[in-house]
Amino acid sequence: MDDDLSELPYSANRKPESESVDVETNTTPTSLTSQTYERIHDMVIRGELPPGQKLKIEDLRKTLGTGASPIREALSLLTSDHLVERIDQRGFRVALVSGEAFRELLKTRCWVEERALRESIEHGDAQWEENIVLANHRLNRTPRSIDDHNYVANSDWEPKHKQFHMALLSACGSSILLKFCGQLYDQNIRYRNIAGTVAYSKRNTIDEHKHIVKLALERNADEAVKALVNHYTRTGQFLSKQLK
Amino acid sequence: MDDDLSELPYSANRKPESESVDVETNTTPTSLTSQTYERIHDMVIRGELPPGQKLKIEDLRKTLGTGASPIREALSLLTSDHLVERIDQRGFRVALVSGEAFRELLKTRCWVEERALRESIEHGDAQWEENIVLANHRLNRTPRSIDDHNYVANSDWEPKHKQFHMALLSACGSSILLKFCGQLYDQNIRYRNIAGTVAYSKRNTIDEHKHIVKLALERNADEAVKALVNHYTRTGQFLSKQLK
DNA sequence: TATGTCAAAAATATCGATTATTTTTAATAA
DNA sequence: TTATTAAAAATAATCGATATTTTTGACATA
Repeated sequence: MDDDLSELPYSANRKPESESVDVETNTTPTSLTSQTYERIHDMVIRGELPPGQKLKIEDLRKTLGTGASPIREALSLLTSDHLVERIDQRGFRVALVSGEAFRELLKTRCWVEERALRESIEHGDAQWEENIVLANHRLNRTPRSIDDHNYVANSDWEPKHKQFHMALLSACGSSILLKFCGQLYDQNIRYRNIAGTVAYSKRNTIDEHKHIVKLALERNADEAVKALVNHYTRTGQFLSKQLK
Repeated sequence: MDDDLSELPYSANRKPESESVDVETNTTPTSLTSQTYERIHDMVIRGELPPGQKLKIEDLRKTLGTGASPIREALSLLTSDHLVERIDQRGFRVALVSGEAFRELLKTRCWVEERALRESIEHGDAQWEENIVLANHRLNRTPRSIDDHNYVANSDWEPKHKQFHMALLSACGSSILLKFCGQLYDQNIRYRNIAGTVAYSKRNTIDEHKHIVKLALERNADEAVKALVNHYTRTGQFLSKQLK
């Protein structure tokens, strides 16, 4: 009657990883719910769906071409990511933004990532070091803008940037904390995308990243944390102004 | 066409607070999804649903007397709480437990609550102090066991204990962090309930709580953190042994 | 005995339709 | 005008049924 499936992989909820499509039947092995989650997640992060926007099931149904169930499940999941808000009996809407909420987010990120980075620096092994170097290299080889003169966001850049920052924290020894950091990161990206990236994109983040890498590999925790927090605070202050 | 509802309250997802029932129609204003979430949440926390247990929609449908949609939405939410795991196309099951996962949880809790407590101590006002004293008083007036000789858990105790610990952290200035702490707390309770509470319930937690309160109100952050972390580590070590 | 194949059974995921609730509209009275 | 209220419309929540996928177990093969 009640069996267990103890041989299953750790976390199967996210990312189709290789987007492997079944050649015969042309169907993806991931559930529609997961796909829908990814799509709405990206739309919110990118700012395509503005804060406060009502998310009507019927509209999403038409736009995404699915039934109500996958959409409702996806929206439920996004609620936990603080990207969507739910009001019982009144449906879903895109999470609101405010200067205050942003400053709270930034503060929290600094607190949590400080801990994660310190632990990573204390416990990271050779593999951890290599991952950081590699992630940084890949990030630097990806231009932030497609056009050299006018800023046109390169969609490849964002995931690599996240990868780099997560690599720094990845040896902290707590997958729960790591996942939390990822959520906070995503929320932060949304603010960046909403405010408009142009102005501060001129700042040389490459050097800042390089500096953080150097300090992390030297196992200089205090300075590495200082550099990381500065990195966040600097972009943060700019954003905070934009938000009044 | 697309309107906004900017006048809505901050967070409406959780708890009916006063369990207000519409007198006329005898229906609660909360959605079935929310109620279902609460119910399964409690069943998992209490250990009534054992780790690894397959959560078949059909079974839950019969047990809870609802359709599939509210159940699937509730399970989706519980996935984000790390109380339920989802494997695409293979359904849901109660999250697994392990000694290693528990130690990771405990560690993370100490890291995060340290920060939250320090911030609270730095910024807490008179109201914060009063809330702590009050929560502690209410906790102490609630016996942990209904029977004085044989341990029979008093279901009133658990929520008051949580309330007390959350009160300590409540002035940290980050609702995101506070919510995260709440999630970690719930996960911890599950471990406590699974392992069986009897043996270490003899320890005098009342004195430990009293000590923490004293230090917090004295604004002695270092010692308060030390006491809190000790409080967690002591019960933690016991649990960790139980889990192999 | 071990391994592979295949069909039947079970369970999950999804859809379309129904019901309940909220919001809007518009008519009426103060 | 401004409130109040009742009807209508819109939308959310939920259910029952269908399609898809996974699992099970019997049978054949090495």
